[in-house]
Amino acid sequence: MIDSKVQADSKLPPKENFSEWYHELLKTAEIVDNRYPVKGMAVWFPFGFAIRRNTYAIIRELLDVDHYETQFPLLIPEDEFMKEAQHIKGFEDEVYWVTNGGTSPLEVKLALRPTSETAIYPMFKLWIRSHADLPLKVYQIVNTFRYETKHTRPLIRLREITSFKEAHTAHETWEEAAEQVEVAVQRYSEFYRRLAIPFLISKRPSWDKFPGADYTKALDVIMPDGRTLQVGTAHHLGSTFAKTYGIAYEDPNGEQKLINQTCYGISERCIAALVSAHGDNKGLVLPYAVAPIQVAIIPILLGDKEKVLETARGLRQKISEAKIRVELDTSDERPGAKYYKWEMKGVPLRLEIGPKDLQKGVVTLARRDGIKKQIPMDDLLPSLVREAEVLQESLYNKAKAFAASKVKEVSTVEEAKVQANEGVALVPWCGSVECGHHLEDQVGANMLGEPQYQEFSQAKCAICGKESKGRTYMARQY
RNA sequence: GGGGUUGUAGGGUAGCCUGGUCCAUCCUACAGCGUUCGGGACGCUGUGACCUGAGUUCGAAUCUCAGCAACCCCA
Repeated sequence: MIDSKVQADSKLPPKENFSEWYHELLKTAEIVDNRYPVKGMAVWFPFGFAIRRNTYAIIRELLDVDHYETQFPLLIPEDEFMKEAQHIKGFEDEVYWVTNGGTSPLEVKLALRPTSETAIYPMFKLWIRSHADLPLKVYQIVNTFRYETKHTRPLIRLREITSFKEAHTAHETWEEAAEQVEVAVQRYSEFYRRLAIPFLISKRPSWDKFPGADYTKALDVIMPDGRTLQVGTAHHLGSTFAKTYGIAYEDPNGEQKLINQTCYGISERCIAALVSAHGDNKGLVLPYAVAPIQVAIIPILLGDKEKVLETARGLRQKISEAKIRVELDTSDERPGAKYYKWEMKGVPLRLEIGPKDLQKGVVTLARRDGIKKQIPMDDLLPSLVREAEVLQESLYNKAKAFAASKVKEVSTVEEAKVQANEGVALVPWCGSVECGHHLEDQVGANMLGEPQYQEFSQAKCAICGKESKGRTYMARQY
């Protein structure tokens, strides 16, 4: 009874009803506002933007070690865009075109980048002359446009992707590029670890790789409803684009050779994963590192109100000086209403300070995972740091337990069908394209591809029965 | 790619079937004032809406068509 009352009072639908919960949360927690009147384009609320900024700061930190951040133009001339046949084939139905300048038609149409290979590589041709220019590693964080014909979803399937982090690298050999793909996968893995989000790494089947790539490795996150969300990809481009755009370097022997390339990307889908992985029926739950407000202070204005307020202000000052993002909520609401509000916003740590605390020389601390305790006033800062770490652990463990519960090994098409309806099925697959297509058709789910960095025992392919150590993940995908 | 549902204040809704009683109901939110404050306070006063366009009609939130947008299911 008590639970049902809480539920009724809550502004969110239960998380079990994932789709509804997700849409409502994005709005109520002020992440993105989907009411902008163009299909598939949303507005970042300031609060959501702060989450995005803090999250992308982690990506920048991880890449800035050996990449340069850069920026290329949004518009790509038709002739450059149309050079690489495989690439065009993958994108031509989704490209927005600028055809007019004011009232006059353009002589050369301009594409709004759906991704930036064709903007960047003509410049790579100019930048790269010799082996001394290699490896070249750059990235940019930009908006990209795709005329999605399928159903759009905020942060997940957009016509304007507002925060596409795309990295592009150039190398002397195919092997070096392959190593770079591994580096990319590692950096992305670290990124999601910092967000306490578990993920799967797969090598995409040949029919689902990036248009123009030799192969694609991808990270997928399992959403609360068991469907998977692709949240990071890394592509080995070989020399396909180098050939098309004539990107060559002079090797130490004076010979002209084509470069080998990679590209890898992450978009605001990482925010969708973040929200979905940790959020609960009370709202957002944010990892400490990316929370726009890390600590909220709620004064309990009873008794000597001035003294309570004064102490609360002192706390804010002290915490703020320790470079912690803190907010003192002095708004004219009851404390309970403030608790709910900041819980909705996913604030990791909340401090309550009232007359009783003053008397005992303590502060009441409530962690977003539900733990509430009193801590001595003079141990405040170390306690905050400690509790933030414990919270991070607890978020990660909870998310990992959920993810583990959603992946199951199966051996037959029938079992795969059942499991793919619940989550991710790990299916024996001989690796042939033909069996792959049969699997997708018969299971009624998509193939994510071969799990990476894992060894499996011999098993019979679910289609042809051939013995191999091959496996593939299968799931319903967003 | 196919099918379905829906659009009424910032959010959620009633009214629509059967056109007039609707200068549009209720809840919430918001603003001002006062009383309050250890898990969603209360009183008073106020603010705010029929998606866009065309059509039918004496008359459209309501009926028709188109557009735009949102959501759900299947492939």
